[in-house]
Amino acid sequence: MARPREFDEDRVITAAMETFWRHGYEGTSTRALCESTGLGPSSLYNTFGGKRQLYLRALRRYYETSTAEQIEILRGEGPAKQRLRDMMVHAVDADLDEADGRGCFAINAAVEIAGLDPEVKDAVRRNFDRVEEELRAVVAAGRRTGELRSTADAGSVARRVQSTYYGLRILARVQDDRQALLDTVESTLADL
Amino acid sequence: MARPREFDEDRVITAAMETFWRHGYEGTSTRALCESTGLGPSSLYNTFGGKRQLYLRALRRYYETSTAEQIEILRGEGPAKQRLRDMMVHAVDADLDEADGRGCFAINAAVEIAGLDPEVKDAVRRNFDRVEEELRAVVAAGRRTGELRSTADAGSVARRVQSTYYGLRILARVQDDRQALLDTVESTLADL
DNA sequence: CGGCATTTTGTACGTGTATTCCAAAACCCG
DNA sequence: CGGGTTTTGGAATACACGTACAAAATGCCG
Repeated sequence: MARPREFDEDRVITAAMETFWRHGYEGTSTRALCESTGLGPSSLYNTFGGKRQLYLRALRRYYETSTAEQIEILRGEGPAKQRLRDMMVHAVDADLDEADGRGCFAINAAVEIAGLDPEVKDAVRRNFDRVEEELRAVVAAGRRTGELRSTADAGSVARRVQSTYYGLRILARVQDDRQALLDTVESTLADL
Repeated sequence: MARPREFDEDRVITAAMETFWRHGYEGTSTRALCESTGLGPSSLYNTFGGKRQLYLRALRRYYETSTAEQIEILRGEGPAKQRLRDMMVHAVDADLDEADGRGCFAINAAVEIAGLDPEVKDAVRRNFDRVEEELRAVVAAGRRTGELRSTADAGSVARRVQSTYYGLRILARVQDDRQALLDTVESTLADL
């Protein structure tokens, strides 16, 4: 019937995600996308519709990979505090170790475009809401076992952890002192 | 001696700051800068050296105005917790009330360019360090009066508050639920 | 009141942008 | 193996980008 695609759509989206992640939306040119994906501009446009839509796909892919990984850590087997620690230490190390500071794609999207593009805002909110949900489950579990002593509403404790976590990732963009960041993690966990 | 400037340099930087703040570095064109400042492209280039240097000036101006305001709140007269609350509520309201979500310029800069431009990274870190310093002073004061019961190192408590605060500002980019954000503030303060 | 120093202004530059178009190529099915 | 359909590569579009430059405009000093 027709000529078949010469590329794997998933690989293309992953490559586009890496590029957007590193350089942001405005900082990424269609040319850069073509180079990183290996596609010509016409294939990109025919398949995905354009830069903006590809960005949205990339954001969804981030959710399916990195955020999913994060959620898996939160659903681990150890004590609640250890799972929260794992999540935060993992993020700090990722932010500091990577040669080019790309941080968290969802946060980057929230800062760069959520204010301008409602669809991006929605996608990021869904991502954040999902993380909050998982954090609430961890807090609830830790409280059931008596590990966490805080008596406040599990939801607001979860949001507090989430805020601290996202804030840490912001600080890690300009702060190279790993120990200071880890101290903040421990200080947070100690008071739960 | 010479033809005098027809513009006020301070006003130009303030206007440029507003534009960069709203649209980011890559999202701001020289043309947009010309329109918002009222200057021609050559005047901009002659006076400030170019887009990048103007951005750095804008970042410094943000420090001198918004961050200075924030520090003034922290140096207020009330109890320590109230001062911390004021800072956070102030930020939440600013983030939610503004028609166009522009957030905190320093955070935006950290996310968008700190990874690519060492000078920007330094400027943002100085800003963040300054805030941390002030937070530490508030924590220390609160502890002296017995208002804060946490016994951990004042520095790590301060960094924890700072993380939560920056994280809140990220959440506020996609989350319109003011009460949820304020709950997080109260939950944070309650455990200090 | 003329000349000098300096800013301003408008414009031109070359490059890069996002996007579109089209002819040629590749495939599957009959 | 040919016809229908999609993909592909690359050129073409129209415009925006950051920057540079020459010429006009201005105020002060002598």
